[in-house]
Amino acid sequence: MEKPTIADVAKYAGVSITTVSRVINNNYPVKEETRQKVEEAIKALNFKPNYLARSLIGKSTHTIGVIVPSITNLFFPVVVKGIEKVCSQKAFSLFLCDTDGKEESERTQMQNLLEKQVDGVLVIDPRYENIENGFYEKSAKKIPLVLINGYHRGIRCNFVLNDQEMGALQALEYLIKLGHRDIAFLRAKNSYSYDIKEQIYYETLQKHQIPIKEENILVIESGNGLETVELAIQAVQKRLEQKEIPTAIFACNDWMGVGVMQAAKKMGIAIPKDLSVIGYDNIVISEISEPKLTTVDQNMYSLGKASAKLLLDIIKHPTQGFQKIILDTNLIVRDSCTSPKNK
Amino acid sequence: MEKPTIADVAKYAGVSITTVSRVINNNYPVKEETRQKVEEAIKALNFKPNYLARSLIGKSTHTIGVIVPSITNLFFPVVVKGIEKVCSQKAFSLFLCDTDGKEESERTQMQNLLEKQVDGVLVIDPRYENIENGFYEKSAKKIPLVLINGYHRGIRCNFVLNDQEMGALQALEYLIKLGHRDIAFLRAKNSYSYDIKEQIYYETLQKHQIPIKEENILVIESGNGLETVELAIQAVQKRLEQKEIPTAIFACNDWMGVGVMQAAKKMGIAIPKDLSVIGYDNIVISEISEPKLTTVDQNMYSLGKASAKLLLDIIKHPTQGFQKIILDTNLIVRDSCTSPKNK
DNA sequence: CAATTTATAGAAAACCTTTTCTATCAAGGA
DNA sequence: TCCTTGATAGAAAAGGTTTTCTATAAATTG
Repeated sequence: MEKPTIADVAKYAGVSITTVSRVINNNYPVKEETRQKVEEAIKALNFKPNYLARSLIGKSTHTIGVIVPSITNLFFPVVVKGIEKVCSQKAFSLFLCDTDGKEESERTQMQNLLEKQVDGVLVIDPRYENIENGFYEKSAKKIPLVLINGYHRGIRCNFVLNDQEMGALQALEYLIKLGHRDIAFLRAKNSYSYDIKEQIYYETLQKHQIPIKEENILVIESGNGLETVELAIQAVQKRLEQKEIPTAIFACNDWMGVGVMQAAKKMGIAIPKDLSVIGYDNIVISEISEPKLTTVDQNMYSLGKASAKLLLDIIKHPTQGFQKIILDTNLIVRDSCTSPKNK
Repeated sequence: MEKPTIADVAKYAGVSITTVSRVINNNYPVKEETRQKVEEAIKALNFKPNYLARSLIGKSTHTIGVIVPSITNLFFPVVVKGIEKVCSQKAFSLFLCDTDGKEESERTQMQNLLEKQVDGVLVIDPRYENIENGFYEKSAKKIPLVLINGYHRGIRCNFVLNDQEMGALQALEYLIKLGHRDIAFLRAKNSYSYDIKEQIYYETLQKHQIPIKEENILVIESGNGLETVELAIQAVQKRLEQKEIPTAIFACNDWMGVGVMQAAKKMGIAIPKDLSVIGYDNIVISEISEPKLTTVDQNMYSLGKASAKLLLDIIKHPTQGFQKIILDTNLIVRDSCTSPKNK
């Protein structure tokens, strides 16, 4: 027989469709005897309720969408795993959407998810433009939505963030405590999180009365993965060819950190003896590199879990207002930093 | 107004529901004039057909499921990306299921996907047990199914595979051509793909009349990512403490390859001068390591794309028989191998 | 000109549930 | 005894489509 329906079960058990539904959903009193008959029938026919029919009438599909810039980035899979964990626990399924980091694709993927009638959407690293232009504020009115690691002041939406300010502060204060007073800053263009770090860079140096040198701000194009390493190598090499070189470099992510180390190695500059390097993100390559890269951990896995929990909570209790959750960061001290030789 | 339905469109356009449906699906002649009226109505009301209702009646949900052992593994996201690419092109959505490598979870996830009525399922690195015990053979009868990088002779199912035999052969022949005659083999337990490589190891050495030493077969527990590196370091260190050490090591994946290099470094053994290392998989860490790891590329991205294409093809033309597609591998020569000092 | 075909479009059934409304029977209260 | 209440269960509507079946008018055929 093809898939049995609730009607088959009803006939088999000698009761009405309604009664079977009530047994399944356990939302109405049914006499114990009847319940047993129905349950036997369900087992005998191996009946499984049709998800589509159920969702069509009820409001929920028990499905959420995750929009991610690129699943091959080392960073995002960990977040996704955290999300998956929470969702599978609560029997939610997960649509994965990869945007290749494209602003427009983010919007079309959102549209797709709405058409698939997901119960909620998570966006990892949303494009700044889409937050700023109100796209996500509008979307949040249509569907439970949580933005992960993207933020814009004044936008009414749910956010879960790593504390970029804290992380940058931890990295810089660490270098300064080691005695560094000539610290370069390496970032890529067009990133809100790097803007924050740059801001903290200025503030922290100022606070410690360390003069800021223009040539210590290194900006590269944004690429991903190995691209970034290459771009960083070039930029850092250029900088290290100058007469006075910094004693430390704060790289905005670990790829760049690896790039710094490779550039230094090429030029015969020893790390950490001649140059300290600190990265950001604590992705797996920071543990593989030689020497192992000191970095700031964002705890991606928790980020994913917290976001998913928030989303499912919103789905369950739709009335509450918007939340902004900020997770703290941890300095991971490894082998790429030391005190400068001549203070 | 709440979401407009096809009935709203019909009323607005002054036609019947049937006609609207026909315009949308373009599967029945409609007078040009009428068609235009309907199209205007659709635009005016911003009508989008309800996916659930559509799927309930039609046979297709335009959704597939992907079961993956762990999305945080460096290996799998690339495959998933390839799958995503093909699917989004054909307007298919993608359920992501992570099993944490658990045999049982693989089965329950499959069950979930069946209940969500996906049109097909892809399984990356299926557990050997589930292939062997017939679980997937049975599943293939219920739903279009493609197994990626897992195989068992005699099982009636669709497979897409990397040519493990070719890859292992490429690695070993390369080492032998460099002049190595004392080659160790490093693998983890319980993996079909490592079984194949071990088999090729024996055959190839035999072919070249190289004696096989028992102490050159190193077997570690299976872990993932950094765990594997640690386990490899321990095993390799133990081996390198012996009197006679091999001139080369073939590691079954890049994590192990990195482990070999780190073990050697700890013991003051220079790579590649004193010991050549070759890895497998060409994951990103092989390009980050110092020196860069020579390895075998499996072209994960193509693997994902080929699998998705096959699956969508099967979904469209359900009558065809089972296929086994084998993709070739490429030796990626980097800096971790050279000729042995004293042949 | 009658009969048949063709083009077009609507009514209603089907897909499989959930939920509201209605019905039955027994027990309890006046 | 009659009415109300409570427990249980069925009939039917609703959810939004697609598809089959039927209907009408116009066009073609003999």
